[in-house]
Amino acid sequence: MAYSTAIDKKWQQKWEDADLYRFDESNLEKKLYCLEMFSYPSGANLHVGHWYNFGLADSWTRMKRLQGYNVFHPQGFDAFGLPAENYAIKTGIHPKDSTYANIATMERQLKTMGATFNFDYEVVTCDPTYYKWTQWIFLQLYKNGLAYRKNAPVNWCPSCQTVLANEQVQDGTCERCHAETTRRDLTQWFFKITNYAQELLDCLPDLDWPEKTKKIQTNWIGRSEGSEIAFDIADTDFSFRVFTTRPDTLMGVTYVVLAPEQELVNRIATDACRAAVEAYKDKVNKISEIDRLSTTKEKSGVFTGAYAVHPITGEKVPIWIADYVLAGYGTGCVMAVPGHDERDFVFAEKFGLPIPRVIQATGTEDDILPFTAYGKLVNSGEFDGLTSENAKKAIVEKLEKDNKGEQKITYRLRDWLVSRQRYWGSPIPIIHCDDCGAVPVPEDQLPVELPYDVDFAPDGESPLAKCDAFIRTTCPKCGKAAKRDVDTLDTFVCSSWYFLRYPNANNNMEAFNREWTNKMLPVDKYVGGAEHAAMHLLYARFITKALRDLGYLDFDEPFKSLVHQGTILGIDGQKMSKSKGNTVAPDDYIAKYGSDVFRMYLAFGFAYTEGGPWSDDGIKAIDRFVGRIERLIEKYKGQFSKKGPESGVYGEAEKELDFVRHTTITSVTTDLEVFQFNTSMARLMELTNALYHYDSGNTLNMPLISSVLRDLLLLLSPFAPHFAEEMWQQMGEKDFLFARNSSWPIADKTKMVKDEVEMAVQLNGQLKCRIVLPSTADNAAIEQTARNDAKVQDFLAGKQIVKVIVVKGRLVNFVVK
RNA sequence: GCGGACAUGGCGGAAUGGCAGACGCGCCGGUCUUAGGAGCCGGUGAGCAAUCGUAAGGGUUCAAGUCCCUUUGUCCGCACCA
Repeated sequence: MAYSTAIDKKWQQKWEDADLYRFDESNLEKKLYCLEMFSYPSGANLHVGHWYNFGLADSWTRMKRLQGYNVFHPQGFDAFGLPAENYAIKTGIHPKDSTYANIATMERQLKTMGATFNFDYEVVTCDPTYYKWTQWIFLQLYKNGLAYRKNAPVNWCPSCQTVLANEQVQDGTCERCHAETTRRDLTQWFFKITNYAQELLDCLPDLDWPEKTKKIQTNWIGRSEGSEIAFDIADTDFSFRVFTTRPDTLMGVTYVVLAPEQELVNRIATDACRAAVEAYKDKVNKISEIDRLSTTKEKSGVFTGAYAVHPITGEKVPIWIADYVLAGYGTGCVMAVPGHDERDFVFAEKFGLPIPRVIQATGTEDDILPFTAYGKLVNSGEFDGLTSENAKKAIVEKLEKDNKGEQKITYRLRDWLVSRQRYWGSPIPIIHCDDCGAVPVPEDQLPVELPYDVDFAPDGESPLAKCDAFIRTTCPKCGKAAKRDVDTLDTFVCSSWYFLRYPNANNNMEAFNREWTNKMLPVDKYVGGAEHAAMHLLYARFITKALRDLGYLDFDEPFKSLVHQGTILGIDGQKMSKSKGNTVAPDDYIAKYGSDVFRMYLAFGFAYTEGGPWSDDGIKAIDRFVGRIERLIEKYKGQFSKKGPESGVYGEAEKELDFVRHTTITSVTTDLEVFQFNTSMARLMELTNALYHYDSGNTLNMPLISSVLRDLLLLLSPFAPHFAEEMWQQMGEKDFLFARNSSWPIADKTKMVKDEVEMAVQLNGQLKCRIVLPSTADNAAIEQTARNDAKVQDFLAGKQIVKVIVVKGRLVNFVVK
């Protein structure tokens, strides 16, 4: 029977009946935890991206399985989140109903892929049996000071009607709906990810992750070394600190600037300036992030009327406020050195502030202001003549003595804002009591269940706030009437620990069992999109480290090894989207060609980490390839031999075919190991071509043909599991190809030695001709053979040989004059 | 503006510093056939040739797609970060 979806179904059923891919919990010696980023249960059907991610990661695990690994390969759903809620608002279908319906469909679809998923460990984040533990984790963080509530200016998406984490704002727009975000002062829940800024950086070098992703995290964390310097405010008891990376320019400070949102501003503004300060703050508050970005170059600000005291000279310098100083970075206050900082320079010029020079160029560089490079100090009193490097030390040392400054490291990373004003998420397990304040829900009362009947039309307030039955409760501490927290958790909280839950999916006593989890994790191979570099992947690392410090885990990093798949584009090279009408529906192709052909095309047609545009011609090519193998098997049906390949006639053709077989084993194994699916497939095509080539006279011995075909099927099986099983059976095998005692072929090095090799002969590195010689020849013999060659003698005639380079098995290079 | 990645036939894409273009598509030819849009076999970077060819220019090296510098272009990340 020719390969088709009927064959897919046949083997899926047989595998399921035999429970072939069950994870063996009793023996973790060769456990391998392979995980793909779980999917959001959106529309009905799996899209090409799912197949590309799940299907090919599955191919990798299938090789590992045949290599004897006990593979843990779970699946689940990141099921809370806005799309279901927005869909509900549009259609009236409750998020819970649509989500579970979608999950059912996707599960069915996932099964048609014929992957090795361990569905008996499935995790669904919107299920109370899951979010109970999300809430539990929240409480552990809260009880240990890693979750806190504060009023702060936060990012607000007016379209989604909720706050967003910094990571979810991209170019001043919402990462989900791309609406312009604004700022709002709100009391929100945060996780103290900044406590882990340094460790999150320190662990990066040892991770087997794409360098690009590590770089993104490094930049996002944004470590900056500098100093904090204290300034007193003249004629008051107030003082503030600035962060600077250039303490060497301290003597050039002519004013200081506070962020408009800085808390001191109201207290220090003089009566004369108060109105202007208020007006400016108002103005800044109103403009959106986008406008704030687009007005980048035009500096604005107002004088507060107050003065700060220079910590070394004691001079008074004016205190301004300006929106070029960010409240959330450093201390929200900067010392302005207009002579040596671009921004301060522009600002000082605009407002007529003095611009002295305190650093002189040492070399022949330009010496115009602002001069931002390092140099030698001038106009700096006792520090004159020092280099910038030395002055940094000297100035900070002096400040330290007076208790007015010290070295300081600042990070760009902010605490993670986790509360959301939306319905479809995990409730926050906190009760607000007038007397006792924020009180955690006792753990034995978890989960705080999300009520079903809620009016979730967004109006900027949490939908749960309108649900009396939910809010009203009693204080666990004092027993008086109290109110539940009405916000829900960012879905990234749910996804920041799901990899811990998988091995514990059926544990209803605890989120995860410490001992078991320490054995099952970290995840050995994690496969998913690069778009999560600064969000999910950072949050998951943080949660892992936090849980470790709270004593629940013994490892530092959740994902040892990470691979990002690329994106499959439409035929037009554009991102697939319904509105562009360029989507490729896997189902249509699978119905026509079968799931294995679909998967093999994805494997072969792209560099895995790059992706690229879909091509119908490409998939036809794979269909042809499958046919070629089918016809080979068909041709020899009934004649297959179980004998070793060495029995029977073993001539030149046999030897060469065997050579190709063993080199194919070698390269498919190494390429598949590192997710180079396209070259693995190319090698399999070569082996198939070789079978046709040497088989043309039909003189090959059957034991060899049979053995090579069996190896071909084994090597192909990760990409075409159903097809390989079917062919395996047609070859007369009784057990499954994927039987637990099957094994991945191992190359025989002795079969990979050729009697003769062809080598290139170069003249000054330029290819001139080729010579054939015994592969055992040593360098001297190789050189001699080359010299004796008639053609070589021709082009060497009349030239003086300066040097001869011999690279064994590759080339001889004559360096001549 | 800063930082990073990338640039190879008509196309998708291969090449531990060592014979560029594996493998596939497309195209051309052969074969089989009543027929071929099936199958099988062969050819296919450019050029009549010597030679020339990996975005452009320079450099290191016996040898560069690969390493270094400059430029251009594309993509990504960050962006008034003090």
